[in-house]
Amino acid sequence: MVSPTMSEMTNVQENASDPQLSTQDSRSLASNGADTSAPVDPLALERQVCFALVVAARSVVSVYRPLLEPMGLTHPQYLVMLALWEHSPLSVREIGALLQLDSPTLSPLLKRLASAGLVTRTRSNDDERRLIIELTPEGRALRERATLIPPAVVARLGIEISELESLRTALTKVIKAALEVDETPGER
Amino acid sequence: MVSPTMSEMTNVQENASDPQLSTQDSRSLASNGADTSAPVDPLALERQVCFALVVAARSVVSVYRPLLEPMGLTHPQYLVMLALWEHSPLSVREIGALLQLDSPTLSPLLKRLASAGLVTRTRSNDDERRLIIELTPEGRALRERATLIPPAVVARLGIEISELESLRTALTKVIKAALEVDETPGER
DNA sequence: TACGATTAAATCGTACACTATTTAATCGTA
DNA sequence: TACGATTAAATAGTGTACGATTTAATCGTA
Repeated sequence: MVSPTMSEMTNVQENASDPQLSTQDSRSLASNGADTSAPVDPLALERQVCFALVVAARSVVSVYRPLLEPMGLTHPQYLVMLALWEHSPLSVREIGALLQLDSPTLSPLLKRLASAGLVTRTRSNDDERRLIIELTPEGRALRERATLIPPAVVARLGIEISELESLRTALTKVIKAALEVDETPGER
Repeated sequence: MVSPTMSEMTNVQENASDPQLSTQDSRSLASNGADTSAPVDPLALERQVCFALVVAARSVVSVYRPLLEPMGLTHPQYLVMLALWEHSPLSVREIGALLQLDSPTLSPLLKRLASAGLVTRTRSNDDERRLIIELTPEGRALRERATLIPPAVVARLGIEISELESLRTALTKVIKAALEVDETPGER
């Protein structure tokens, strides 16, 4: 019994005694003509977009957790390993570009991976500013066990691959749009 | 220049034009023909599902951030306020059920909202274990400013409402599936 | 009705994530 | 070629998340 799933919420929101409970003043920004059938609360509506995104991310990560834990990895660490399994040695900056993470997040994370013996951290000779992250043999070997994870997650979720694919496509579009937003400091 | 967008990655990973958004490298998960060598990297493929979810959540939250900051709210705090604006007084447990968060996360967050003067924290008379969170007049008043947020976010993202709707539907399905997974301790 | 089990919050410890700042190396150009 | 600007990591501080444990109140039932 992990989540009571709102069952006990019913009594709370049933008797919506609260007078100014939504829906009245919210109509004001809807340019409504005669149609009153849309007393849509923009705040309740909106919650679905960002809220669903955040909760979905947390929920799916929690599906990974028990699978990653025996490998000694957190989910962010797993993502870093995925990047490294694909592109052998990478600088911190490059990992950050791939994963959309920055140095304050990656620095301690990479130190943990290093002390777990999965990667090495070496300054570049070319450019002493750059820290080169490279897989150790152990780190490389871990890849084999990791290949079992994706099918296990898909199986547990019980959602069609095709559906996941189209979800990913939609998410990619959102990511692109969101990144463009904060790359545009000029507006507003 | 927020994200250097991989320009220096090109030497590392060939001509993958835009790795962080790559939709095409997950080319065939279809079992194609007689070739059993299946060149599809399940790890690269997989990264798209969870990875896209996590990055999308972070990216969209970062669109909210500059809008919420003048209101003095973080995004999780905004979600709690949304719950409260809808259902006047709630216990910590009820907020947690609505937002899929637990006490270790909510306790300090609610103390911050209280010290910001937006909510009150009172033990229930019915059941001294329950902590009742209630909006203050200031907390209630903040709702008006909050109504401007959703349209601003949608406008900035520049994505059709209908598209966001169907995304939300897909996400809800994923959330449901993921929650059912960790409600099922029996299997495996 | 007493007492073990359950429940609601809080607390502790660890690990991200983000803003702002700092440090050190490299670059551009006068 | 010297020197200010830029860049790559790291650090400091705040705020979630989550597992595990603790504390206090309530419940169930013998």
